[in-house]
Amino acid sequence: MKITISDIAKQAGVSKATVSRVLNHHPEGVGAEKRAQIQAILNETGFQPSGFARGLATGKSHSIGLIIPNITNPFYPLLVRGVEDALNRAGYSLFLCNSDGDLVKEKDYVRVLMEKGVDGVILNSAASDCDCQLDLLEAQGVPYVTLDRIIEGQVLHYGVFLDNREGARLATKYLLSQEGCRLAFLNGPADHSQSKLRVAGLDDVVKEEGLPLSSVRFFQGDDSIQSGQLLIGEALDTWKQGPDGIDLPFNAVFAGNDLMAIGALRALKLYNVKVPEEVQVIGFDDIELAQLVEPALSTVSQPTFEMGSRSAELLLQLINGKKPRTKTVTMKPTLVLRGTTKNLNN
Amino acid sequence: MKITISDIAKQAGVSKATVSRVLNHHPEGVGAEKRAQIQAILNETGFQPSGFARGLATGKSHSIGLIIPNITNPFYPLLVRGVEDALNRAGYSLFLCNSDGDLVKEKDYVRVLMEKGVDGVILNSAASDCDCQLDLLEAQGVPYVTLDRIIEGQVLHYGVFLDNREGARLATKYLLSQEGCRLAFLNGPADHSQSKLRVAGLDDVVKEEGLPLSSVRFFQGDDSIQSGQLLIGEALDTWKQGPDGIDLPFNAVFAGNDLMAIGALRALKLYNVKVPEEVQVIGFDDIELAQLVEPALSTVSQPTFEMGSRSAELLLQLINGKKPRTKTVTMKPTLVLRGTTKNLNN
DNA sequence: CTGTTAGCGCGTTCAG
DNA sequence: CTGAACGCGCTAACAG
Repeated sequence: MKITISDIAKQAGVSKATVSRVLNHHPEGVGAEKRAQIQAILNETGFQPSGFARGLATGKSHSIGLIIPNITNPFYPLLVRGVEDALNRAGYSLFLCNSDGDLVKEKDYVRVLMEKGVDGVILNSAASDCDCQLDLLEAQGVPYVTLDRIIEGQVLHYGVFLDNREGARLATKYLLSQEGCRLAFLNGPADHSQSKLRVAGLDDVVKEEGLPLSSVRFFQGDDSIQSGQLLIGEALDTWKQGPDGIDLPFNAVFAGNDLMAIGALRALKLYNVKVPEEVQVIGFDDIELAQLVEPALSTVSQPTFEMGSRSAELLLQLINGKKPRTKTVTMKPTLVLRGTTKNLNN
Repeated sequence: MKITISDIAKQAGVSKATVSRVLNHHPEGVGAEKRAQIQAILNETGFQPSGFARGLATGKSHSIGLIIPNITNPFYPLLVRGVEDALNRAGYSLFLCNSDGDLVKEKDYVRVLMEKGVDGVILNSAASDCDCQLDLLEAQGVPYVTLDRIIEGQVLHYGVFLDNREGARLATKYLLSQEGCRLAFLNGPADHSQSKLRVAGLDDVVKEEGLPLSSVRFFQGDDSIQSGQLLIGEALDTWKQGPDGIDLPFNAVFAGNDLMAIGALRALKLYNVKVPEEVQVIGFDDIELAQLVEPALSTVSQPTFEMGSRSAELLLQLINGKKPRTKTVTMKPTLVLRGTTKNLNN
């Protein structure tokens, strides 16, 4: 049988209340001697309070939920680690949920998490056009933070984001400012807020440079290696079948994530197109893999780990009733030039 | 204020017990009409029972804890996903803990998890020579399963493992059976059970083939790309500084994991050694990355996802009081030949 | 078939 | 400074 607080109380010859007070480090209410004595017994017995009982009494669980699409996507491990580290530092535990970008699953997870009594949730939501998952949270007053993806709705939620527009700007500026650049823009799913922001960034640059919109060709991928390879492969294929001596359909690729960029790289290699001499490629995210492919992938780097830890810290603030000055924190991406770009100005 | 079971009871004009019965789908004890009516109210109100109260009353949380070294290591995401999928299917939630291979952290996590009232834990422990983490679990009778690493101790625990010995056998047999093979064996941390089993597998093959032990050179890495690159790089360096015309110190590398193998590949490339012509390389694990490097890495593949889900299923059985026939399930590795081996017999 | 009752283990008033 | 008593929300015996 598990040892309870009354066992301790009996053993120390005091009441449960007194034990509870030293257990929770309440500064007042217990004499120094008694406190020390009880503490000793606590240590000896290795007493562990019941989270259930404590939760029932206090309404807090010291656990939070994190919902992401899929830990198997190489972007997420670092993010998750950032979250876990920050939480652990603060004495919180983490429920991990993989939603597969499925709104129904996402909602189910939210419901389950609330039943478990989580003190808050961090949501990297699948869609950006529905906030029904959030209604549940909102209804019960459970604090939450959105991560990386903006969920459109009436209210602006607390969240931490990457400045995707700026990221796209950095990459496309680099590419389009080069003489005679014909860009292939390989974007992610259209309903993701990130994708939308990236085309905005691209538009910025196109206008700045006074370019015709025909100078960029759009492709719609799904953030997977396969889609990148397929799309670029197809484009290359129709080109190859055309009359000889004709130019490549593009000489630069900007992909919405590194996975698609790597897919593009593969297609390029299959068609014996030289990178970066004939076609330059820039990805997005800067996952670990980007440094490991050959040639190493130039990419828009985001501080993934920090985004995770910042979101956890933001949530912790909300949980502790502090109103953070700003509802959202926006992190800045940087352009990392490696082997898939010509790196002229270095 | 949160809505409780008595609110429902009042609203339906019945007692809490009755509501509880339909809530938990107890087949008996409630008439069909009343059941339907109560169910309706439950749905309308979107009532969510309190996990705390339920846990306190039943002693179960429907949550389990998973302790791994580091989700950031590319081996783990798939494993974790396997666990999560199996758990989710069974209505369980997952606490994720990163121990960094630190025994103290590991123990702390076990303690915290027990406080949270987890119904069981899956432990991918750092060390194989201490089972003090398990004492805590054992003392409270919390079911647990060890994963991938054998923890030495008096008792044999429930667990799922890969047959590392067989894996090493497959790889080294392939390499050493080739005429004039001089093998570099780049093993992981010596205190990991896997490492020990792999040298056993190697020994098997050396004996079988009647080879002198001098035909294999041992290196001690730490499972990181860096260590693989460093170790093989150093070996190559001393060779290069020697008299001209001398043979390479080895013509085959077997690494304890893919990361080190990839490190080795990098070193080899730096020294302009041709793979697989001059040196063949085989890794271990078959992480996604293995297919993406150039040339694609030949490796000993393990069913990582299945190992995760099997361990979760095993734990679930224990939780449900079923005594599985076998305490351990051992999964079989396969040799996947890709671009870093000569693949002669195909 | 249904309601009543008694805990589950802890935090927290409120008296003393 | 300390203890007694109540309540958190739910389940599980036990009556009826």
